[in-house]
Amino acid sequence: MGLAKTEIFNDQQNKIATYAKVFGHPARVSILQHLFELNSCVCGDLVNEIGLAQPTISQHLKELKLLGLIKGNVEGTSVCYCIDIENWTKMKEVMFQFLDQDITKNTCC
Amino acid sequence: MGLAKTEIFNDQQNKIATYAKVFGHPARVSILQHLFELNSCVCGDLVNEIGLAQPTISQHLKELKLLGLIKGNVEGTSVCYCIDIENWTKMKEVMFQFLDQDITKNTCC
DNA sequence: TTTATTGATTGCAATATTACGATTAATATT
DNA sequence: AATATTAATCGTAATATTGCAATCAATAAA
Repeated sequence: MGLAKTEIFNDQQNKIATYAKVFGHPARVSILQHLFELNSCVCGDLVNEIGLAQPTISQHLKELKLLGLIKGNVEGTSVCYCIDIENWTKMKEVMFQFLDQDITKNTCC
Repeated sequence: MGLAKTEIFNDQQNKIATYAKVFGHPARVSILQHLFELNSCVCGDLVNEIGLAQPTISQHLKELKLLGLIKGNVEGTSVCYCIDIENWTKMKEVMFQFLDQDITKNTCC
């Protein structure tokens, strides 16, 4: 019914899925790439560069912030968003462990 | 309106998002972990172990297969699913490049 | 203080996703 | 041939997601 039965999965599986889900939209991928490149960390600049409406970008930023992957610094009327290095590193460990499973065992088909 | 404006993003960004999206559900994470462990590669066994209805598991398997991350071998009335090693490796390269961006530049906030 | 500027929030329409009962298709078994 | 087993497909209900116009809140500039 549109919602995942998270209760039947373990914490690790749910965490992987939650991280992956936030990367599952090209706008959020694009935002994160911009933040890594430091081309534009201000919301308004991201709106101009990406080409989605301001409320839409703001919403995507909110989701990234909610997961802790980015943080926002208010500077006057604008807000500067940046990668949260510590949380990004934690996320990377979780995702790497999942993506980098031993593939050599796989001999059945 | 419920659909992503993929046309305003580049191929790499859309590819990352597409891969991530398929990992964005704990059932698919769980299925992949099972296939890596080779605990159960037959659809019916996955149904028993994961605890979702057969049509639901079948649907998730279909999505994984569509992306090429798994392949299915028919064995009598049952179907044995396995990781597609070649495609999994390709996916890993794309995702690693995205997740492993140089974080040291990040000094603005 | 009045008026920009910037970004968050609200509300809504369109579409996508998740889950499963019922059914169907294909192969095995009897 | 008739029946059982297995997995795919169809149809549908419930919920989530995406995108944006309109509005609001907060600060800056005049």
